[in-house]
Amino acid sequence: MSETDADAVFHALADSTRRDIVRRTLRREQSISSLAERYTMSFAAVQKHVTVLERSALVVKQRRGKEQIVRANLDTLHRATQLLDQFEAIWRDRVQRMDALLADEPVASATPSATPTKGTTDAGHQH
Amino acid sequence: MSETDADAVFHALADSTRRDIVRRTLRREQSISSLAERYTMSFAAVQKHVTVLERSALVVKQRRGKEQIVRANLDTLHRATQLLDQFEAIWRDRVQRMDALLADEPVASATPSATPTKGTTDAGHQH
DNA sequence: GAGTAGTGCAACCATTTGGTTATACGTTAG
DNA sequence: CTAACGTATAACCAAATGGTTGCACTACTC
Repeated sequence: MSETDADAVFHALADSTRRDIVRRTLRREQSISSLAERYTMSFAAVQKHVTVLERSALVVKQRRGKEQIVRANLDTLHRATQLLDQFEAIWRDRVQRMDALLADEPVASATPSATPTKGTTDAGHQH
Repeated sequence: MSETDADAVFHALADSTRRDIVRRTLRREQSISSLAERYTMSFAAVQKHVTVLERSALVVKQRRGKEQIVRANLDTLHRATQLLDQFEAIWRDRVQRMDALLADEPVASATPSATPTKGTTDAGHQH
């Protein structure tokens, strides 16, 4: 997922009405007007929300007769989840590196030749 | 996570600079000015991005002498991931229900009283 | 063919966003 | 104390957002 794609996806998710539309269309596909019934805002407003979701590929529109059926796109949703998982992985890697450092350090002063400061990534401790 | 919290978190994530700040501060905590060096925009602009991230609780600021140290908050990040996971769970539930329906339906017209749509979950496939 | 339901789209509006520059404040180093 | 660094905040601006109303088009229904 490119940076601009991620921009679009997270922007689309940053609105409770749009998140609700995603939830509803995950459960079952629906026409725009049937979606619009659920909210107090105007039909045009809901239509705009669907357009935003479609632009981000979180949702797909499909014509059926006179109706436009909205269907959630699991693929995009999954990619967004994966991106956040990658963020969490960065943290886990860091913790792992710190643990490795803590495991080496106690002996570090006594072993000048062994383990030549390999994984020493400046080690910012926190908490 | 409340709806307004989710609004704030996803809005904060909907900008590539801010996502980059989250990545950097996940790796190690940094002062605002050291973050600002990495981007072409002004210091004040970066500062604003940090404020947005802080408002969403994706990041925490902590004074250290004259510097303000920015640290990523894994907890909020994880809650966002969980929210998206819940979305995916909605889809999986739906697929499961459809599979159960397909397993019962062929006999449905012949069995009005027996097998009252119970939990027949063989249902392995998705995508 | 006429009416109606569902949609698409444009124009408009207030507010927010993401950026700028400039200025003032607090803290550390000399 | 003064200078320099890091930060905070304000004023300003163009563009985007989230909503509205109004109007036109398409496709069913009668």
